[in-house]
Amino acid sequence: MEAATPAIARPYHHGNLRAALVLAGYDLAAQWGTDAVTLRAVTRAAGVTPSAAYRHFDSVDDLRLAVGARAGRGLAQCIERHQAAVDEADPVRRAQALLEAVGVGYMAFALDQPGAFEVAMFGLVTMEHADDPEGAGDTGRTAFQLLTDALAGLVATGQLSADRVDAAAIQCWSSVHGFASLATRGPLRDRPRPVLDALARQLCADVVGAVLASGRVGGGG
Amino acid sequence: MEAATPAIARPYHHGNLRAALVLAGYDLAAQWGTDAVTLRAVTRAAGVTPSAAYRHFDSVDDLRLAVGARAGRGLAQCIERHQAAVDEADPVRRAQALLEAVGVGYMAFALDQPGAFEVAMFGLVTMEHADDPEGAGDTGRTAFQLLTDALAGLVATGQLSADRVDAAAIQCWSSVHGFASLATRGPLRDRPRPVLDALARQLCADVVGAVLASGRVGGGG
DNA sequence: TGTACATCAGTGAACGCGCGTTCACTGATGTAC
DNA sequence: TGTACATCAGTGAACGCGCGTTCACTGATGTAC
Repeated sequence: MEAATPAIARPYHHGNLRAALVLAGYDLAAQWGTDAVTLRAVTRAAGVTPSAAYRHFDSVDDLRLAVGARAGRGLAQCIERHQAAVDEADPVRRAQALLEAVGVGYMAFALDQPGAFEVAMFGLVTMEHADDPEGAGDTGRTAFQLLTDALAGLVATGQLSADRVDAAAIQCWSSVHGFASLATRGPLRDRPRPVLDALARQLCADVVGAVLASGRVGGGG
Repeated sequence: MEAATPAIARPYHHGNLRAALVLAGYDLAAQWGTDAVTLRAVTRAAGVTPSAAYRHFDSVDDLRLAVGARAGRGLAQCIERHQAAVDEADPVRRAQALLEAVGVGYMAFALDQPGAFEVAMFGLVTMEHADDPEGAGDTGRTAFQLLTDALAGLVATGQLSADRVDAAAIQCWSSVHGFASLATRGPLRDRPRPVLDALARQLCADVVGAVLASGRVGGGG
């Protein structure tokens, strides 16, 4: 990989080394997992000396955080793609489909790129990071924001009580994230991909159903 | 810690070094997290030379797996404790309470000992490991088996269709595991413990409710 | 348009660290006679 | 009951590795005049 384009003499000044390092870290995570994202590996992949990284990052933790944020963008984009594929005219069913797409997209990203998914989670050290614009997709919304947007859609269509939104967000995120963990790093990892896809879709449908059932306007948890 | 009992002259032969190393690994994980479980750290904690570990383990991965299994036991025991506290005579409500106790116990272990929880998950590399007797608690059942037992209880009391058991197991495990991840390593980690406890209990109640709702005998997903 | 120079963004060598693993070894144990 | 000896379970030194970080350095860039 790094020897793929050595013919072009790289200029002394890289141009945008910071972005190149973050991207290299993202690729390393996607291919080899979180542990592969070391300062030396990243600079190596970018064809640069280890110490060069210190012009752009305070420390390796700083770099890892940036890679995590970048991976968050990949996650958000994957959700956006799934949401964009929703064609449902009826507002009520459309709101449901958009929520389901959040879950399906989330899981698809985790299954397709387990390493990138893992490093994206690494970047989410606090709730503030869940809103970090660095992790926003093409619509400018982060993965977490896309989830709360979808829940807001349920509220707007009268399918969810506003005071249930927080609990519903946690319920959705927990289920989907938990399944993604079990399926990528956990005991379900050896299941064939089609089986995992089917389980994921079933789970998303179940969760949406549970949110609707427990969250009816006026209903209780 | 390791200097706490140096007065007693340790005999040349340890007696049960294997168990001591696994326990040391467990303690290290509980206190410092998974990454702290290195061969050298474990032997150091056991007051023994690094190479001594090779009398009992093929490699550090082998050791880590054993520590993971041991942590699984801690998890199962925590669930058992929560189940033992259930006093509910009515068979139907008892079955529900036992299932809820699985979730609450699982999350309690994760919140109380995040490092041990993490390493327990590390040990669950495939579904076979979920049934490994090494990870069984005092009742002889592993955490996963306690979950399926609880679901079987719902089936026995006519609250769950038998063909929904697998989906329900995944739904329960995903939700609970996901929340545990978000609350220990993820974006919810900075929430105060009482808040997390409340969210955990709410989530467990929601999940049990969802299982009952979607899994009524004759009902669909 | 040309030149001096400050600033920027890299290089390359070196550091100390903890790691997993190996090897020849030695002290302790237990068994056969 | 005592002794020779094989086996077991440790020691201790050494290895090479990749890591993060530092430092003095130098090549490239761009700005002031």
